Amino acid sequence: MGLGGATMDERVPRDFETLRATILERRQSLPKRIAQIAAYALDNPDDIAFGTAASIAASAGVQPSTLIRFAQQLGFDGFTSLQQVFRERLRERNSSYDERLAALRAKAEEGAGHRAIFDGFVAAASTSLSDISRTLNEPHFEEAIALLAKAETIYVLAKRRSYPVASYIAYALGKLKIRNQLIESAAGLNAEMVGFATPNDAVIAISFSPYAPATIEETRAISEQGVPIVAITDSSFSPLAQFAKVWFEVAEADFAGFRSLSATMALAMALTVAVGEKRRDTGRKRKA
Amino acid sequence: MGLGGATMDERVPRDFETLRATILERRQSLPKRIAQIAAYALDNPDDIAFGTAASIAASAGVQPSTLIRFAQQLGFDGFTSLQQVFRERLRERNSSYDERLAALRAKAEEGAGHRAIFDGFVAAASTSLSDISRTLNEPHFEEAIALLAKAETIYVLAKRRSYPVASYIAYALGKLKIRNQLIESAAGLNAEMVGFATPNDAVIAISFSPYAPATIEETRAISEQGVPIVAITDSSFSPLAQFAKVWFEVAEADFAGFRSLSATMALAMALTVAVGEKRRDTGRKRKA
DNA sequence: TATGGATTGGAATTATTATTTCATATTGAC
DNA sequence: GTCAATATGAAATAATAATTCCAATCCATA
Repeated sequence: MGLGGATMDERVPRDFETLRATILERRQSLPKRIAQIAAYALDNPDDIAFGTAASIAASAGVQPSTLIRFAQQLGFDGFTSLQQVFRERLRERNSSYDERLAALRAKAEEGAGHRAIFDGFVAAASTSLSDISRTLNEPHFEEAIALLAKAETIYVLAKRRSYPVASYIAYALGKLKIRNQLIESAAGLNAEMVGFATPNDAVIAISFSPYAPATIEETRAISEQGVPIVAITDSSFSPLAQFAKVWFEVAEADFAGFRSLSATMALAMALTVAVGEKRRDTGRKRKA
Repeated sequence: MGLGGATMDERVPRDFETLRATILERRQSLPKRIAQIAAYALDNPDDIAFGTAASIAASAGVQPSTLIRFAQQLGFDGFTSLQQVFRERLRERNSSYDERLAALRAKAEEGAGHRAIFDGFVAAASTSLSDISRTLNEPHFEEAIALLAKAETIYVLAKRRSYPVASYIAYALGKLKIRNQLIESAAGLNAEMVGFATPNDAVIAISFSPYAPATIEETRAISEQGVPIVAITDSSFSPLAQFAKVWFEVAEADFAGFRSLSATMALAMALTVAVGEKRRDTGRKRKA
């Protein structure tokens, strides 16, 4: 009968690599038109992922029905399920880290030892880093540097989970001899501190969902004084974004309820050092 | 008329970045459900690329018709053409990812400006992470967890560049409802704070070369009171090591004179969460 | 609180797309 | 060269999905 290789015991390839291997293996024994579309599929996997049966068939120079027969020969029950494999491939390209992380999370939850927890945090950090290095908006980055480099005083504003980043920024700015003011919580003098800022200064504000109300409030207040703000936050919908002159969206993976700070840290340090460098350059030029 | 912004002169965004910018720009003025799907779209672009109108609408918690209205507000004539933009993005991303990465590397190596600084920090963080996940001493890790889990109060001790880590530990411990005391500098009350610690408590001390004298001094003092110490430091010759019951050697790469904290952070968070978990387990057993 | 306009939910409709079917062509064995 | 088995093309059909429409609801404004 015409179903070709779709016998019972045969495993249907569910990931792209297996599928690819299967196709290459059988290539010799495939009928002409089927082979034609097999070649096309391996050469243009993206087209298979997104096209319709008709459009793909046309591009490959065969009939839609042939495309379906091809899928069936491989053990799928139709074009649609074959297409899934090609789509999955595109997704995974971007999310292999995410999957690993998900696996680790599951492992940690079922109580698989403490090492799993550690691995989870390492994976969350790695994911966040590779993500930010892919998505960093360079024009924004340059703009932020320029903005901060000409500030008289840089105010650093963050609470709670973002606070460690702020404290490191403040430390680094101090080391680089850049005047700065860390606005922490506690003391209750924040309103006064914020009041001193002028449009000649600048702010780095950091906040992630759920956004600490104090951070938002202070950012709003300071932006109303005309002080330019660079925000580091986690979503385009963050309340910080609307107050900021420049803002960065940093997608930190979290693990066990705690956010990795690696990406934010890397960005914060890069900003800080770049500002230091830009100031040195400018200083040199002025003297010359 | 119901077409919303779909007036003649308006440009339909054809690439993802423009689309994204458009959405962000209008987000204030969008009706609730439309805004809901707008947020979903930016957060889950892959789902938009692959899903059907019905499946996406369900995931985002709206009706399919809302999804279409969303597309129309943006100037598309329907969901299908909106989806094209999301698909295009995936194609491009995948095809050019390797090239882009190679370009970035080249650029970073020839010292091209500020992006290179950023890449440097990311690289330092990644290196540190892969390093620590290779070299973590598991028996020490377990021992440290056991030691901290039975402490009444956990004191967290770090200054200067290590302080951000300490503050995150304190934050996390607080979240996990584990009694802790962060020993910062400034106030000058450290000696008194340290004086309260007993052998039933425990200390996490963090310090890297050049070791802050205050950290060393306080660690010494507290160890003389018989309080067990877990140290995170950078070398076997660290002065912290001699006072500690358990210590970890973390080799953080540095860049431009600033140490990456990623590996230390990951270790610190893993310790914290593992301690929290161990306590929950122990508590449960006691009750049973 | 009443009123008009905008927004939303849900079903009905239309369109698109996958799949099936069947007639025809091709291939290989005898 | 004939026959049977397999492969292919093209159109019909079935399934699925997008879109539209209308009633219900929400919201701002008078």
